[in-house]
Amino acid sequence: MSLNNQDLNERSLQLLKTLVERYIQDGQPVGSRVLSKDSELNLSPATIRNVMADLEDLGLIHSPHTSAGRIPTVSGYRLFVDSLLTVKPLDAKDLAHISQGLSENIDPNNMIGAASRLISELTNMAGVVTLPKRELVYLRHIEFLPLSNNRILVIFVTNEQEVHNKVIHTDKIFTAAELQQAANYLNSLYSGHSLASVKAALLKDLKHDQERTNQAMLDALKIAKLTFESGHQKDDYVLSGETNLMGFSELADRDHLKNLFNAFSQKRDVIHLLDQSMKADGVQIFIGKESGYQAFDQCSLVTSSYSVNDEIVGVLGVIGPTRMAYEKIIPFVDVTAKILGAALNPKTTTP
Amino acid sequence: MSLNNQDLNERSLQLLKTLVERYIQDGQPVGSRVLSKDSELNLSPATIRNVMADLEDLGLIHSPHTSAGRIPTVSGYRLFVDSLLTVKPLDAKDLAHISQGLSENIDPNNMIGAASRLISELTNMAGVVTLPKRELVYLRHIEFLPLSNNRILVIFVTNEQEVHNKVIHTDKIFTAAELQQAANYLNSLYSGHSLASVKAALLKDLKHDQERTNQAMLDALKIAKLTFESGHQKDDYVLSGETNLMGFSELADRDHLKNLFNAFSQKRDVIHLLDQSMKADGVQIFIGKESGYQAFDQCSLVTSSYSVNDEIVGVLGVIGPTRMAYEKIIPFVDVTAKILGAALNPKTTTP
DNA sequence: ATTGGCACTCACCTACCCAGAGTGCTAATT
DNA sequence: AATTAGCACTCTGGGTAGGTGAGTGCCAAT
Repeated sequence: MSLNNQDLNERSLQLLKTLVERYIQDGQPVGSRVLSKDSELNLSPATIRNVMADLEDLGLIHSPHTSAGRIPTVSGYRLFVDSLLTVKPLDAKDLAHISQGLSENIDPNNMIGAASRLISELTNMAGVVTLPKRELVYLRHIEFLPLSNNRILVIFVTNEQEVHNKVIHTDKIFTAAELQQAANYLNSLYSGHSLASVKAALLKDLKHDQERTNQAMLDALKIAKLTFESGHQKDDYVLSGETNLMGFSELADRDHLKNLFNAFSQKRDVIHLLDQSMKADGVQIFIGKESGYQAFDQCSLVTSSYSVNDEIVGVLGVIGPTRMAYEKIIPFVDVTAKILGAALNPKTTTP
Repeated sequence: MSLNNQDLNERSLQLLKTLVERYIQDGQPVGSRVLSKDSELNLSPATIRNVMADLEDLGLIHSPHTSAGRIPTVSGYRLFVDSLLTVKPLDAKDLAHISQGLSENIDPNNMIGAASRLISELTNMAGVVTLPKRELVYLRHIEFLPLSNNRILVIFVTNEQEVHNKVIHTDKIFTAAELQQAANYLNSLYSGHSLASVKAALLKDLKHDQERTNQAMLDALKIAKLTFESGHQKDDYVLSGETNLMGFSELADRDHLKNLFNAFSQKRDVIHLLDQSMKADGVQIFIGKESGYQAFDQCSLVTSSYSVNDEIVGVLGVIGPTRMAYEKIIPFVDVTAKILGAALNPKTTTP
């Protein structure tokens, strides 16, 4: 499986490149004749056929049947994307659209949706954007309301104006006044801190102050611990333009579509995939089966993480057929991620 | 277009009924021979052919081509559903599933999602449930947080534990303390009242107390007015099992699916349709083109409004192909709506 | 090493036929 | 007068056959 330079000389790579480009362009298997004309190598079809046979042996291309041209395999795409691709700078008009679509808008929740829609509209494929990770986010305000049966409704605001809520269960029953007091205490203590540091501080405070703090404060800390301790971050994303995918003939058959849209509405697989791209920064690409999820067999996913204050907080990406114009999509995703990150940057700089 | 009894005697109706039933059962155009065997009328195919010709003249059935059987038209389905249908009582197992799925669950937002999923799973079609209308709902708690540039983040809780938030713009700049005071005032004034009555009271109070109230209270009322005055109720629904619809051959072609799923994600048309059924109580049915939306040409929609405290607060329904088992779906939707309404009933009765 | 030539394969399109299902009409039957 | 049997007719769908064009692999010539 290892590809060394002996197997792949300059010429073969050049031919693979034009083959992939050509196939992406018009979706037909590429034969030796077109390739001979398309490439600037001035080789006869016969020669090209020999090279193609080699490329096929290496698993980079294959033909759907004997008398058809060749189409790239996943490895072929991979090699193309990794080393052969000449990315085109982003279209100025698109750039304008993006920065316009992601600037005026103020509400960060709308912002994510706007980004997703923008991506799908400008690429004519599906756009996906994860909600910003909450750990990397500042606590602004917290509030408790009593419910029946030892349950408490927690409302907390992060990052200026993102509202979250959650129901927690406590051993003890608290009155509205007690909860009010607890909230005041916690607000004075933690408001303005990042959630991560709040969590850390909570653990420390609970441990250290076990004896010396008064009961009310201890209770407040315990409630806060319940609030932030687990599963509250349900990873989620906003998907747009899924229907664009129905237009691509390679995805059009019923079962494929059904699997794909099932995956979209169950969200789990998509989240896993996006989580993977969260780790790296820069653009990541999953081609066809590389994703490991059957539903995305015929799809490629081009993602980039986006950051606020130099911390990765989310991922955005394009989902489309494997045969997509990577040289345009890659810079597009890259730039959009950067603009989105900038747009989400809390305006703490304004005095 | 008017159908009187001269045109449609008992026998024709009986035949129409079995024809529709048969077509719903196996999706094939129904010919005179099968109909002759299927109906208990003991008529020869020839006779039946005559009757069918009449039914076709009346626009109740039509044949896709000369040598095929007949299939019901929209009017045919309509007549069938309105006067010929013999509804089957709901399957006991389904009933158990429904009441189980909609009882334990506590969080009302989850409840709507659960109902939607339940519907899609038990019918193998798409389920849709609107979120309960907010006007018919009680205000529990309100809270303001200042944002930059004269903007205020409003958080309010209705019905025990439903959290809503909204950003409003004010002329004047308020401090956090002022907002806290305003919230306290409003909570003491309106907590426990229905949103509708809060709105009414607000207008009245603003008018009457113009002079005699102090400035802080007036400000509080003004902020509240901004909060509740407009567009805050974005009608929304939870849709599940859309992918089930891809399985039906009558909806399977690409363009149809695309239109349909576009309509789902734009939501507008679906909301309009559901709004219509909101007005009546009991089960409502839109067959094929009756909906008036092209995307739903090949679909039927069976809906029922659901009520809390005898007030209609939302709608739930099944979206599927026109050829669906109405005799089962209708009672199913009916019962589910009732159970959902009961499950949403605020537990004010428990002391 | 490259190329022209050539036999071969395969998908795809068209034409065609045939069977089956179902119809409408007419004449016979009840 | 209503019902039915009979019959000619229509249309779909499946199956077969032939032809075309694109493309290949291989061999021998350059």
